[in-house]
Amino acid sequence: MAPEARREQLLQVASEVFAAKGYRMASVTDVVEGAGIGRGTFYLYFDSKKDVFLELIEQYFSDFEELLRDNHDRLRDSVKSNGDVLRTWRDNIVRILEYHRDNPSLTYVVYREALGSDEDFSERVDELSGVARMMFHEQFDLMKQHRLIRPVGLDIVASIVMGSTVYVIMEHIMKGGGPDLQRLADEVMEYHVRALMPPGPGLEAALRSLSTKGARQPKKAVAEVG
Amino acid sequence: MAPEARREQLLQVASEVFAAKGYRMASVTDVVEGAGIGRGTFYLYFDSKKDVFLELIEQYFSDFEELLRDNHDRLRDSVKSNGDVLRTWRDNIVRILEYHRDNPSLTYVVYREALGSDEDFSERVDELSGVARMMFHEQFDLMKQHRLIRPVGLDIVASIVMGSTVYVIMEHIMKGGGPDLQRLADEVMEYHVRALMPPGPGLEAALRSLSTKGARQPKKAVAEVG
Amino acid sequence: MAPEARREQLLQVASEVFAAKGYRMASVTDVVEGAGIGRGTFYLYFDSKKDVFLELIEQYFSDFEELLRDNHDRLRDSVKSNGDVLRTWRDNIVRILEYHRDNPSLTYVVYREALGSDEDFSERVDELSGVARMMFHEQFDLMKQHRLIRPVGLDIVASIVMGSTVYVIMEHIMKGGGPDLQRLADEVMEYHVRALMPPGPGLEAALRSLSTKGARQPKKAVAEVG
Amino acid sequence: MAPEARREQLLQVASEVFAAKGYRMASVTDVVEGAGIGRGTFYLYFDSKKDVFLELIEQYFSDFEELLRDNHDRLRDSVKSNGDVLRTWRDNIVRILEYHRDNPSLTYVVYREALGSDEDFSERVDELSGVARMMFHEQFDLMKQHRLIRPVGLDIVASIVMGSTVYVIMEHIMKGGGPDLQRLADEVMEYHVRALMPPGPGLEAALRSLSTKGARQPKKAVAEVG
DNA sequence: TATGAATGAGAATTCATTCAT
DNA sequence: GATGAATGAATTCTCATTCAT
Repeated sequence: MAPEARREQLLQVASEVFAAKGYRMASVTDVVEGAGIGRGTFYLYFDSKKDVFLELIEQYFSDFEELLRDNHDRLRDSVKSNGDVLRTWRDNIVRILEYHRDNPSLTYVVYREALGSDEDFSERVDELSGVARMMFHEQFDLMKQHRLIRPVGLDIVASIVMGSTVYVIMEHIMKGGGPDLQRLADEVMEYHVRALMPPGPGLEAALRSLSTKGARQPKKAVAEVG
Repeated sequence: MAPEARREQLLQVASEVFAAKGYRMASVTDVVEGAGIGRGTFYLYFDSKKDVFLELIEQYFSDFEELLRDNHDRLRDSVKSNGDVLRTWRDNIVRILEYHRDNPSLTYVVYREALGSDEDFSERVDELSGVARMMFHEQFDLMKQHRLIRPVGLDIVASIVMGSTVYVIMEHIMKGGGPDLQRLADEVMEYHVRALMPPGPGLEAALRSLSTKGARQPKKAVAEVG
Repeated sequence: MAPEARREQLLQVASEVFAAKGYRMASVTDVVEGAGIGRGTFYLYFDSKKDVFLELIEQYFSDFEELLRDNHDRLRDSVKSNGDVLRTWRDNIVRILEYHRDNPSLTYVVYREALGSDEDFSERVDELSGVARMMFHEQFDLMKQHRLIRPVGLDIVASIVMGSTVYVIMEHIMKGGGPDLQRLADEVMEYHVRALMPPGPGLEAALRSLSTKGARQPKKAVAEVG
Repeated sequence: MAPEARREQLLQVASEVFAAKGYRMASVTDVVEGAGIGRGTFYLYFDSKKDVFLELIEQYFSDFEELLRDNHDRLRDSVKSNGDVLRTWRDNIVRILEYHRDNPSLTYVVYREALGSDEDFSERVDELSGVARMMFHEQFDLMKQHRLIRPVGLDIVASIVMGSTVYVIMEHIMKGGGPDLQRLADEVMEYHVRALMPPGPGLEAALRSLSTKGARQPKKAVAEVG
């Protein structure tokens, strides 16, 4: 088999094996048996077990980082050109959900395995997590400057958005089988829009536009709180 | 040393060791040296390394579950007696943040180490996470029934609230050293209140009452969105 | 509790524990828990776990050796006084079977546990086994000299008699629940008598006398062998 | 080294080590040092120390069972074809003695170490002992049906034959260095033949034929008993 | 006389990695 | 390029025995 193909095969097999058994429980033997090659062959393509795993994480994060950067650019352009920021925002959310729906093994491996398994992995996850955080930070900062969202503590909002996104992905995309991504995006979107947009006609219009995209309709405001 | 005290000491030392080196890298030797006892003594109190770890997870979740149940009772009472629900809600958030601030090693161990290290750990964490999720679910359901929050998909809201809480705790309590818990609570509170309460005089009053508690004051709503 | 009584109790408990779990699998903890005392107390009465076991073996062998010596004296007297040697012989067999029937735990412990467990134990078993062998040796030698049995290789006969006895005890007394000791003795006796006595009227009379004691009656001799 | 050869070597070394030091005292290190390999290599071929031991027991019994089955077939053919049953019988005894002479370590391990060392070992030995017992049972049953031996209780005879055989092997083959197997077989044979064959010309002929094969000659019957 | 918490030497086992073929 | 037998450092766990109380 051609070296490049062999390498790809091994990465593929490894991601499945790691997703199925966990990084720690999975052995190099599992990988080479899954690939139908000898034990030594593995080491012709990778320096170590850790190496494959890092490469898998890297692959996930480089793709994801590109996606986030793309999202960022779209939003910035939309804001700066006075475009339909809400629609862009929502599209970005959908794109994130889709990426994870389409890469279940990698997603599972990164969120379940990468943190506690090894210092190098956590470091890498933290590092790339920091990149994501910075991008959210910048996005919200831009929107804040343009008064599209109310003044908020960006650090905390970034944490809230990231945490909620990760949990929604793990719970409703990984576990939920084949969820309705649009509806999911609507719910998430509405949550953050209400939380972040200043009240007023702008928010109301935003919510109206969301509800016409197929989201469940909150008929009318109801009670007062003591 | 009295058995009960020794046991407590070992749990304490173990949580620190696991937090510092990770479950896999930490050896029983690390724990017993940290406790200043012989290797065999460890096994008088725990069946295995895995056993201590599971016990730490159980301890975290049993304490946390109690806290959540307590929070739940307070909120329910507040809702049913037409009390100051917002204040109770905020107090509950503060209580959750405080608990994690006061148990840093345990928190770190549960959220960074428990998932990827061992199948049994993940299983237990998932199981106990489910309990926590159910409690949030119930709380929001109650508030929804009393029209204190708008109609929302409880599953998704539970994911959003849990995820954001975990990330806020990990980022702003674990890493942030000694953060201003009140301010943190205010920010988080405002985020969820805006996201969940129906707009109207109730929400406005709520936000006013929050802002008098020391939170940064978002003076007035500003721009319109696209 | 009085020291002497405590010691007896511990020996008793130990023999049961060793018979139930085996010397290796049984722990000192099992013994002290069975006796309802503290761990340290055990060591006030015995130097070590091995020590109790050796003492138990010793007890078995000293009793058994006394029995064998007694058997030996009876047989010698019987032979020298021209008494009913056959009856004495048979009584001796019965006495051996009875002793083992009445000391099941000790028997079990000695034959199942003592050989492979420890060098010191095997040594002791071999030593005392040697004593038994010598006594059988002497007995058969005496009977041979008095022409009560045919000329045989005493070493081999001793092995045959000892081995068959041990296996009969393990299989038909230990496992067989409550066997008919008399019938067992008759069968064994007839086997050895036929094997050892010279053919002729003496043997025939011997067999007749055996068959009147309740043994199954081999009616008549039957076929010829090629 | 080829896997199959390595495996054989390890079984061989293990049987020697276990015979020399005993199962409990022998360590895996002893085995691998004896084989001149690394510690981990052992575990490429066996799951555990216990595993090798069980395999040794299995090997002994599977070889021995085959031998017994072969013996059984020869005897059955001899009986049914009116052949020289006595010669076959004696050959069978010789074969059993030879097998044990040629596998001293294995024999020692099975009979000295297997019973007390581990519950699983005892269980397996008992189970396989039962098979051997059954084969003896069948052989004597066949001879009984053909009136070649007198009517006897087959269970007890099986115990007697097995016990005496084991003790003869342990004492005269294991300990005796290089004994005269033929002479040993003659003695044992004569013992059982006298014990089992009905008196009469058949027995006398049998004994005559035995004595011409080199056995010591008991010239004539002598005294009377009691 | 009694206790039971503490000990620690010693054994089995794992698995990522190497290297001679 | 490919192999897979061999490695051995590192780790967990056991339990008879001790000794301060």
